[in-house]
Amino acid sequence: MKVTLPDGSVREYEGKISALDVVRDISEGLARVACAVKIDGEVKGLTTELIGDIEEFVVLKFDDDGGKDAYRHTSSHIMAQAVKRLWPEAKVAIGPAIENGFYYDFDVEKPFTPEDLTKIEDEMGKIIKEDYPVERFELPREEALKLMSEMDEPYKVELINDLPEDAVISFYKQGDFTDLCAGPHLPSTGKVRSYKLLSAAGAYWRGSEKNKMLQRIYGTAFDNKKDLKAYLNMLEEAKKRDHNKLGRDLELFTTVDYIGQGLPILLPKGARIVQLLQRFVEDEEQKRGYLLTKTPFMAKSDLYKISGHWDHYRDGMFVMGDDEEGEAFALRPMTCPFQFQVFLNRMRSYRDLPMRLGETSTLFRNEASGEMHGLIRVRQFTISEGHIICTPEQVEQEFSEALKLAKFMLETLGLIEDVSYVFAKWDENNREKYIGSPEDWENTQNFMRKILDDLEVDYKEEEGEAAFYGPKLDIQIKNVHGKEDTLITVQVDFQLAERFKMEYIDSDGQKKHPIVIHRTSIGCYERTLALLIEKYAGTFPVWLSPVQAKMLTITDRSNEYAAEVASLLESRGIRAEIDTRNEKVGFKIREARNERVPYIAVIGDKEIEEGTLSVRMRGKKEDTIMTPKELADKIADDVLNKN
RNA sequence: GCCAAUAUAGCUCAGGUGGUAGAGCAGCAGUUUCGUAAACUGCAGGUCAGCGGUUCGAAUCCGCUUAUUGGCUCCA
Repeated sequence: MKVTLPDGSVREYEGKISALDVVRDISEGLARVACAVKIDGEVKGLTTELIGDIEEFVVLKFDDDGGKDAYRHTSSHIMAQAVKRLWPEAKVAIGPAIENGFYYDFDVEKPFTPEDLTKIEDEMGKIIKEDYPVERFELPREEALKLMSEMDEPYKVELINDLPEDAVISFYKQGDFTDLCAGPHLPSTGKVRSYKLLSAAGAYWRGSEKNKMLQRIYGTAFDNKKDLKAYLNMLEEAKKRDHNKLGRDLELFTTVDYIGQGLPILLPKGARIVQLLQRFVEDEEQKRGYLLTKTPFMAKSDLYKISGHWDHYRDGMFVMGDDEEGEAFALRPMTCPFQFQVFLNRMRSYRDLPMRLGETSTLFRNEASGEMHGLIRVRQFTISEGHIICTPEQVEQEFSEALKLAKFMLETLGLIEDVSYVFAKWDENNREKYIGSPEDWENTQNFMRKILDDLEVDYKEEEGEAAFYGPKLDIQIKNVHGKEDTLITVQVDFQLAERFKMEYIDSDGQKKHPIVIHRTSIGCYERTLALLIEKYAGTFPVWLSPVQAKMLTITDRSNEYAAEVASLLESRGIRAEIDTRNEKVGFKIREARNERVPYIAVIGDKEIEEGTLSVRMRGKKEDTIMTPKELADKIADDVLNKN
């Protein structure tokens, strides 16, 4: 039997050998750190018995693709084994490796407490020390079902029943624990070096809220203590950047329990940032041919019946009144049907198209109570909303321009490197969620995919993520904890124009339905602010800093001077503050830094010539003697240059 | 909505097993007029998230509600 290694060398073996034997043959040191192997493109466990010649034999260490997963997957089995030892009546569900660790779901009487996690960790330590070999075996379906029934593992029985007819049903056994599992795994439990259980939480069996809620334990594992420590440290650091903490500390926003969930109060500094963003967006859109609209925050149910929201989105709306008893109104969850009325205001010609409508639009969505999170998920938010109404011939160009605008915004905010693109499609097996025929959907999706491909957007496709009226391009961003959210979306809609009887007279004199592009250029201001806080850890780019320059006085003798500088700066549109408090200047500097003020000047009290004072800028070692105007000029120059 | 944890002064946190609330910082007043990460003294600040129950007596025990956090589900 011949085994070809990545360097091209070929080794020959006789008889029964495992992947691990080959790895050992390469080097004992390598065998110690190997987690799995890739045999002709397939990731396998080290205990895999080798059959026939192998053209590509790659050893996977912890940091290689596949190696980490095997390592953490085994860690999750060790955890499950520990749980079964401590709570023999616990039923095991599934326990995969995930991006930064692993989890395992259990059906237990009582949810796990933090103390339970410690106990489980200790038990895991014993299992690792006992160093059980992890043995793989396969069973035919009947025997597999019999084994799992005997072990009284109903979730595993369900999983086996759902496996395709021809599936290989494999199990992994380590000591007193056997689990239905596709693998691959480490060769023995003793291989796991450092691990940590992070949290316990409820999770629905198979991810459906209709199913029982199981108890999930999240953990992580690394091949050395140092990396584990670094990872845990990173989690701590992420907490410090969390917009929900930092945004409150910096007095950007707050919440009040008697106002309610998902209804943040933007404090003056936070509101200032949003105002800056909003002005920037509105001006930029105007430059690009958008017409500003201002439409009502609510409408009668009639409007939503036309748009389809009444049937497809009612649970998500704040409805006032009962439309069976009389009139019902609802706060708007989207701007589309309102902005369409602008187009419908009079008869339109193809010459009016494309019509680009923009609006800084406040929306209301009755999110489920457990969903709200800081500024990321709220019940009232303001979005840079817009709809482009155009002809089929214009769609590609307009879509491209909308995407360009979005990218321009992301670049300006410094977020462009942090986003990924998702082409959100419908789910043809869940048709009640959507309006329109399967043909409509196929056509629109194919059309949109072509646009995306033409624009060379690096997207991944996801099913069931579309809006109820059409597919979307979602621009996704990860928050500081690695959780992904949609920041920006651009959608192509062939359906609502027809529902709203939107028409234009084409050059051939025929009435036609336009196509609508739903788009946002910067997303929701609240969410964008949240991501900016985390991106910059509160130290915003100068043009977005709520306070751009702060003058700190040493004694009362310099107060007047500082006030003059501040007023000169304000008159130039620079956001300046003075701190004349009777405190040590070091203390005032510390506070100004904590507030993330980009320009700090310490105003001395040495008057060399009349009308001047000694000033030292942050980071400088020397004083400069300046008039208020000279100092204001200097700060203004710096601030404007930084923009 | 579901599973859990948490809620004490503006902030960070103390207050075993029930006996009526405390510190540091911030705030205010005074002193100090000071040169790059915390000057000094004093004062004030609380329906212990809210409501209800048990009790002679509840921050503490029990129930409900609200909010926050971590997940699940859902979504911009």
